Amino acid sequence: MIRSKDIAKIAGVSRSTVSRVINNYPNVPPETYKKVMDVIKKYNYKPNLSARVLVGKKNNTIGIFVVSLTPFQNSIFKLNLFQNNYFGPFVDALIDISNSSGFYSLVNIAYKKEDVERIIEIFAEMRIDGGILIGMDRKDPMILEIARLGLPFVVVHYDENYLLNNVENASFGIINTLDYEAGVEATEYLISMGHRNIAFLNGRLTNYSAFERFRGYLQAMKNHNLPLKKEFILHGKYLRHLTEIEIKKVVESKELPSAIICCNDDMALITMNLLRELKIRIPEDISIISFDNVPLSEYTQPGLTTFNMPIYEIAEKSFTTLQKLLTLKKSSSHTFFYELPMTLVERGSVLKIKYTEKF
Amino acid sequence: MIRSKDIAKIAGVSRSTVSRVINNYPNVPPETYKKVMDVIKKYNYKPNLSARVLVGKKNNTIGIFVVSLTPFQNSIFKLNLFQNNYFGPFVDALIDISNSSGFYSLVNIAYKKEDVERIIEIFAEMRIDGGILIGMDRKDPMILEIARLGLPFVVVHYDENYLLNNVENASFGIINTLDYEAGVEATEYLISMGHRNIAFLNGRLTNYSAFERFRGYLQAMKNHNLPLKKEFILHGKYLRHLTEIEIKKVVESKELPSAIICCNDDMALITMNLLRELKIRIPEDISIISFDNVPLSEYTQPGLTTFNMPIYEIAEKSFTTLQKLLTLKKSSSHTFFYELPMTLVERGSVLKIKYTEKF
DNA sequence: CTGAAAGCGCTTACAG
DNA sequence: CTGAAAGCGCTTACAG
Repeated sequence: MIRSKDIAKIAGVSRSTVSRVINNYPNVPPETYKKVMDVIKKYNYKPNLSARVLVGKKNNTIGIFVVSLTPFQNSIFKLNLFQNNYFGPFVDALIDISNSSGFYSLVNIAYKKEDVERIIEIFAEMRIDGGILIGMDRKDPMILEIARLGLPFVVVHYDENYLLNNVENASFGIINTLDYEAGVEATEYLISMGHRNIAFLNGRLTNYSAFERFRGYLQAMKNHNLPLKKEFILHGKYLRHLTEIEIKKVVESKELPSAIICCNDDMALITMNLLRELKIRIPEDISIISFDNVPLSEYTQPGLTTFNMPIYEIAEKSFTTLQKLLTLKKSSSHTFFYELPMTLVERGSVLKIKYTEKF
Repeated sequence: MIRSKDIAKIAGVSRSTVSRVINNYPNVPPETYKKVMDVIKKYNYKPNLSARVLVGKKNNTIGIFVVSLTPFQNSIFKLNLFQNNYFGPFVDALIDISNSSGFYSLVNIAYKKEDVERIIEIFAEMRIDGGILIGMDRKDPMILEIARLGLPFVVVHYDENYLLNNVENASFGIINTLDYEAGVEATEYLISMGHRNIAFLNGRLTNYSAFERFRGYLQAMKNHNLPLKKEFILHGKYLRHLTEIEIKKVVESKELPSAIICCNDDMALITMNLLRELKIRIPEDISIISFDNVPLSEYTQPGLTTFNMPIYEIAEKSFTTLQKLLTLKKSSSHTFFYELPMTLVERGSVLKIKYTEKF
């Protein structure tokens, strides 16, 4: 393989000059530039990346990291990312966006605790200029370790205060969606449709969205002076079997809620299937509202009313934020924080009912 | 950031010894190993990747390259990979597989001719140890350029003879599916169902699968002494508008085929929609058979009878082949060639009919 | 405008 | 078993 030394010899200049041409430095007269460039073209010479990075040049590579430690079990699929409604499209979008901006993308998925160590290694080994992380707990301490490594990063769905308070001298961005607001809005939407007995099926509360959505529900119930019934707070934890257990429990109890807020579409879909089996009609007997707007939610009977998760926009914002971080000088630290709205997609799973109680 | 020099000093050994520990060389006594390793652990030292690669160590990174030059236009989607039924899952599967085998994955998508140059650069810059390529024409000369660079690679859906004849001193693998055989089988299946007037809607014939499937059709028609009617050879080129034009043309002509073989599901889906609009019933008036088995094909009315494209298996075979290439000594060149079967998925789009002509 | 020299952080014969 | 030295392929002050 041809090296800069060879190019220099053939072009009759020094390696320094070859380097100046490669890096497009201004202090090269046109004739010299052309002379060298012709040789480079002719021999199809590409500077060795490792050598360049070693002397401090940019890698032009961003890391895309997905942490998917508690997969939603689904025996049909061999893989998580492969058929995941959220991580899959997110990664694909990010690859598309970064490639079209001239960046290379190193993608890594962590399915087990040990895999997380590899993500940290990628930062430490300087394989990348910076990284985008998605899927960890809202206060996952892994981020703190990464922050210590000094490379800029963007984290999606993470507790901003925790990060701001625990990290200093780091450049990073946080991209969240307005899950709390969506939680409030979901609850108030049901109330406006006449519902008062509203159950909430929780996801894993260590997860940012799950935590915020539930917080929104609690606040909205409080604001409207609606009592919080312990039996109506369900714990599905994003798991199929727990979802089924919890739903069965509430169905068999003396009082049926008129509506259930499911913390995500996956659990909502399972809930709908189970209710159908139990001969409980949706939305006549129970209304369902949920979050994420996965593709399937459009095709259920009835269609699932849900809040849209703007996956593509999150990917876009993550990338532009990282790019901004990359261009800012390394000497000082910068933080950016964005929140993206989630909008209601009304389909058929919520029924307008008459008040059955006085207030 | 801490370097091997620092570790050496703290541990009271030379850099050579630190290097021996890092690389797990046998000639290090346990006490020395422990002494050094303790320091490494304590300071969380990670050797700089670029420096290691520069002296000839492996990158531990494979490239995953998708060439998607003629996207199937679909204005709903902002992206290609993002919602592509074939490349998206393929890339996701490959990331999953390579990550779980301890490899990093650099993913790059080429949408334009210029992007292809970047893929070649990635090889030339030695960002990767080897690469897997998918989506180019069956004789895309780009592969020849890559082969010249000397890194091992695996190419999916490519003309094996062209590659074998034009490349020497290179290590590579070719993974194909048995598209020719599927083309034959599709035709013979229709024949066994009583069809004689069989049209074929072509994709882009520069594409491996498109070429092979059509070749299979031609051969099967010949084997069964069925006449090839020019009006029944349609040219959709994987494009929506051409597909619609061609289908309209055949529908408006004097003679209707009793069955159409569509070169892929995307075109089959468009065909089915169009025929429905034209009040032509499937399968009563026209039977449809196709290739790929995209997720949607299960949900159409009637379900689409199609040959399954084993995406996950292709990804798996591609990776294991590349891995094999990587472990073989670089001095000699090796080639591997695999063909994966496509199996018929019978759904409702093909009708069994009575012979309407004598033979 | 240009070249010689030093240096980036590793590994690897080589010598002992 | 271990260290000193050379070298991987670049870039970057420095000097002219």
